[in-house]
Amino acid sequence: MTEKKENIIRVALKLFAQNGYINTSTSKIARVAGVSEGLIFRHFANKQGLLDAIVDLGLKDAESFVTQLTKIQSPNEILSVALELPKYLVGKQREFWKLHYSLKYQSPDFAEKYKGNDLFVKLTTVLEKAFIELKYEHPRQEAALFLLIIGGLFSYLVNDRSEEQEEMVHFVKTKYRL
Amino acid sequence: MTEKKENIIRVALKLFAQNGYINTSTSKIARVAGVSEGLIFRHFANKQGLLDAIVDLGLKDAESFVTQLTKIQSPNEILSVALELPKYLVGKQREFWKLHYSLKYQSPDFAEKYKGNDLFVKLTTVLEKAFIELKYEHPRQEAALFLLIIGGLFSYLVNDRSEEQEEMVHFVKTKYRL
DNA sequence: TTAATAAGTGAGCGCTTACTTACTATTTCT
DNA sequence: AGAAATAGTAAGTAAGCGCTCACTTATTAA
Repeated sequence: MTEKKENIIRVALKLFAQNGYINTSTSKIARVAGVSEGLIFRHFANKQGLLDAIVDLGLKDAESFVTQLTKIQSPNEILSVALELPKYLVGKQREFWKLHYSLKYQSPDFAEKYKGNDLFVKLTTVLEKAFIELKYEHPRQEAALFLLIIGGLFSYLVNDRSEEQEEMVHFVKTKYRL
Repeated sequence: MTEKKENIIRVALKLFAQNGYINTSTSKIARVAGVSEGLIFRHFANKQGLLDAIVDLGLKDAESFVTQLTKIQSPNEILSVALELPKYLVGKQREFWKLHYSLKYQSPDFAEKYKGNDLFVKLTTVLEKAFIELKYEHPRQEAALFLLIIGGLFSYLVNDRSEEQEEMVHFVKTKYRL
């Protein structure tokens, strides 16, 4: 990967996250990245292809984190670590997650594409397993609720409300005795 | 309000919700609504003005519902009714709430404008009051968590997962003994 | 009835968009 | 070294965008 190609990806992620995918023109990406506009279309089939490359890169990180989660033995620790997921991921890839949320509620074309490899869905299994071990009466529903809460934590962070997120994590941990 | 103006608003809401604000051109709105494109700009200052009119209309309904909530006496019933809020509002104004979520995570210009009159925030007060009456140890945090859950319910519905929403409402009600 | 206003039209303007083309500079491989 | 492939550029292109303009038709008011 050449330096200019990296520039394109980095700048595009930043601008997509900041102003939205549709609101970011290829000409602006090129200008900010210090390359000719044509170069974008040599490296990527089209604007959508550039977006796809960015999303693929960002999802890799997230998936590896979830994979790590599955290796934890203690159910209580699984829940505890899962609650830290939003802070960890958003802290590491703030721009990517902003972009993720802006695409999630976009037109169906986008939503469809990113629904399948939605890591939130993948989390359910490991959470349910934990609640089963903890002998909760309704582990499936408990996992769904826990996932819903984690989704809310993401929302806090993406909307720059990290203080409330911190407090909520603490509160939920005491509620679940973690 | 003339019939054609109503057409413009109705069609614009539908298309904005379906394909996003930016992805919907004024020419397409005019075509589908069966009016000339120029008429849009006679009735509204610009495309943004049309969006504002639509949002204002939609928020009125939501606000009146929250106002009703404040009049309920029983704290348990407050919580119970609050859990029905997403189903009620999305059922009544599906397109508006799809649009709301697509704007929420859009560029800062949009987010800023719809943050202030975010009815979710207004809900907090009445929820906290209920938790205080119910003698919960941390009413403020409980209200925040409850609001987070309600936000999740909205997410379910906007993403066409009404079955999961139903189940979650039931589960949460039993959890809170409502 | 006439004058004023509001509702509605459709062509088209200036500009931006995603993308292409024709070309040059730089690596890489034999 | 020389050929082939890759990286990069600048100047385009057609299509679409929001919006305006000059104008016609319908409604209201004196």
